[in-house]
Amino acid sequence: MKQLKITTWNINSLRVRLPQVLDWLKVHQPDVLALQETKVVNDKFPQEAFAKIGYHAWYSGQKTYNGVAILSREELQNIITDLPNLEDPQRRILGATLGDIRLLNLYVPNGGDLESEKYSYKLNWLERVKDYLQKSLVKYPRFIVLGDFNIAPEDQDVYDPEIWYENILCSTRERKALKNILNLGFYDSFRLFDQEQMSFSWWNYRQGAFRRNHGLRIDLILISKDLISNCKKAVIDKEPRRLKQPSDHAPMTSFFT
DNA sequence: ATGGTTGACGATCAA
Repeated sequence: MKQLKITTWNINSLRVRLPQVLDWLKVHQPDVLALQETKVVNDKFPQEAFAKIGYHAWYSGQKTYNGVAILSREELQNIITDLPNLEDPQRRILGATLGDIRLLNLYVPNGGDLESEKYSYKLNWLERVKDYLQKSLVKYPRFIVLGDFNIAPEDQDVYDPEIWYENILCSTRERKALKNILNLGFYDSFRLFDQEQMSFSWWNYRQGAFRRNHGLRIDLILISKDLISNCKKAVIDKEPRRLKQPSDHAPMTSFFT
């Protein structure tokens, strides 16, 4: 397998973060960058800016909220923006094929709080994604599901599990929904390697959370069993979070050979 | 005690 570097990054508005994304791409040159929360309609997607530095772009956006995109050095095929078993006006899904690898970029619903309709929407949405992946994995044994999952898989992915106990992003039912996806035969690539304690990918803008490393690891790259032997490294790059006007999320990258 | 931050948008809503 050719060397491959694949990144996920929730950039919380592509219009605001475009210069940072371009700078990051120039320095790190991943083969694929999956973006979430682009918050830009398709007509206004800045594809020329990416073309200039050698990236093709595919995107599924909407006004104000959500929106996903995939940037890639190589052409991608078989693009999908919706699942056949999930009708959803919210633009949260982008699937594509790179060579013999299938990619699914997800912006999983946040869920609001546990009593809200947003929470049941989140749980149902994850169930539909799981059903879709179960079928799709048969066709594409080399599969990468990546994005902002809005779920911290385990307590080790939370700076203070007691504060977050049964809170949104950490609750039992959503963790179970993620586990159901993993049980199809996916692996959290970050945990295939030794990592520092207290490694996170998201820090609230409030209360100096980043400075105090009060974060959660909710941005994930899941890989199917057939890709495990190819996966050599997985890292979260905290540098962009230190910049002025940062996204509240850091980019996460997995490396393959 | 309150509000604590950011973004889209143009009053609040979402995260």
